[in-house]
Amino acid sequence: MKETGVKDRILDTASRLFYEQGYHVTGINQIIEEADIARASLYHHFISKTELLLAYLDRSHEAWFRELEDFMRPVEGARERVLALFDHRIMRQSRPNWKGCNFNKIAAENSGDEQVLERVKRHKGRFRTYIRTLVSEAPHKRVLDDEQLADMIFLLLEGATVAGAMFRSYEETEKAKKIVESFL
Amino acid sequence: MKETGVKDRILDTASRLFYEQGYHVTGINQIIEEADIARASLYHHFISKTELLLAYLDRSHEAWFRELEDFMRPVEGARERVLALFDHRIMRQSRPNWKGCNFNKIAAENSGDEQVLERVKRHKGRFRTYIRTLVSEAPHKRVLDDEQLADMIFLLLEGATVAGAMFRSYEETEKAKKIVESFL
DNA sequence: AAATGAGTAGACTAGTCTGTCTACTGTCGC
DNA sequence: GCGACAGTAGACAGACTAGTCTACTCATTT
Repeated sequence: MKETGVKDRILDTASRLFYEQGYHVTGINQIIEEADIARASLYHHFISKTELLLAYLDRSHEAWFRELEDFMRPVEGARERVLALFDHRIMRQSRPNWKGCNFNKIAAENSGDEQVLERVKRHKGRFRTYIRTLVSEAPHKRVLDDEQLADMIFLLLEGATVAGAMFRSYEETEKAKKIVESFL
Repeated sequence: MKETGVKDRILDTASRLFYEQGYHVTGINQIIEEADIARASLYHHFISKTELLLAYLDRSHEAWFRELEDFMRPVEGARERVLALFDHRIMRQSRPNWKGCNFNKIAAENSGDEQVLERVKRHKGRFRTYIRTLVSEAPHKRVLDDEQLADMIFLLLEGATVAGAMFRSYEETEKAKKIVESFL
């Protein structure tokens, strides 16, 4: 009797290793050993390592937005909701095993695979849209228009995530939050 | 009679491949073949592949700031000099083979090597300092203080570079420039 | 003339990589 | 009972990995 299904165990292990170590340095051998499954079982569920990567990205995408929406649900007030975007990131970055954005990491390692790039773009695009709707509901000092403010928030968050991963801290995100606060 | 020295040819080729394809997917065999040198020559000049990576980072660091300073030299006026930071990036991103920031790409692929991380941090730290001095000379609407404005510019540039690499465009950097223009 | 060092070609070690395949076991539905 | 299916272990193929080493050439310096 297994606690979790084989397919889940493969995807869990691969996800962890792809994120912690990187895609290319993670070999099939390591995945099957740490997931404690047979080699043929992996290739039964996923036709190739690339397919496993795509499954990882798809699942991360869903999980990421589910977590964001869970975080945002109790937050009230348009201004507070915009600022909560930063708190959400700070919460993620506070986790001891946080190592940067899953999608940025894979995108940086990726050389040419359009299917991979497409998923990264979809993820970032959807988040950009999410910011845009929050901004349109929030009142702000109109030194920038809605579109520009949304761009600014998106770019600040993206920058703070990259810098945060490098310096292993979330203070960049806190700085970004204070900057945006000046305009709300 | 060789046009260029062997060591330069190794470093040129490795740099190109590390940047275009990524570090881990680039093998020693490909480097020696494309640089058209003997295997032993590579290990004569660089004791390991890691050492070659560090040499690539060091040379990129120097070249990057040399290029930035060349770009900034003719720019006059404190306000113009701040904005030129964005123009410099746009120029770089306009190049057909631009694929993102060398340092961010290597950092994303890196899993644990402190020497690599240290070089990336040094590069980003020095640029952050460079921005800070430009900002301190420039007059601006004091909705943010100097320190915050420098942070904002740094994070916007970082975000625009990552997003630009993903969407293969420099419009994010142009947007970032317009945003900053509103505060000068 | 001898020595040094930069360069060459390529064999070699010892291991890793992804992916395929065979042969087997246990469980479930019919 | 029997077939289908999810799972196991592990051999295997073929290619690639970083790095070492030998044996050689050529040019410059001492």
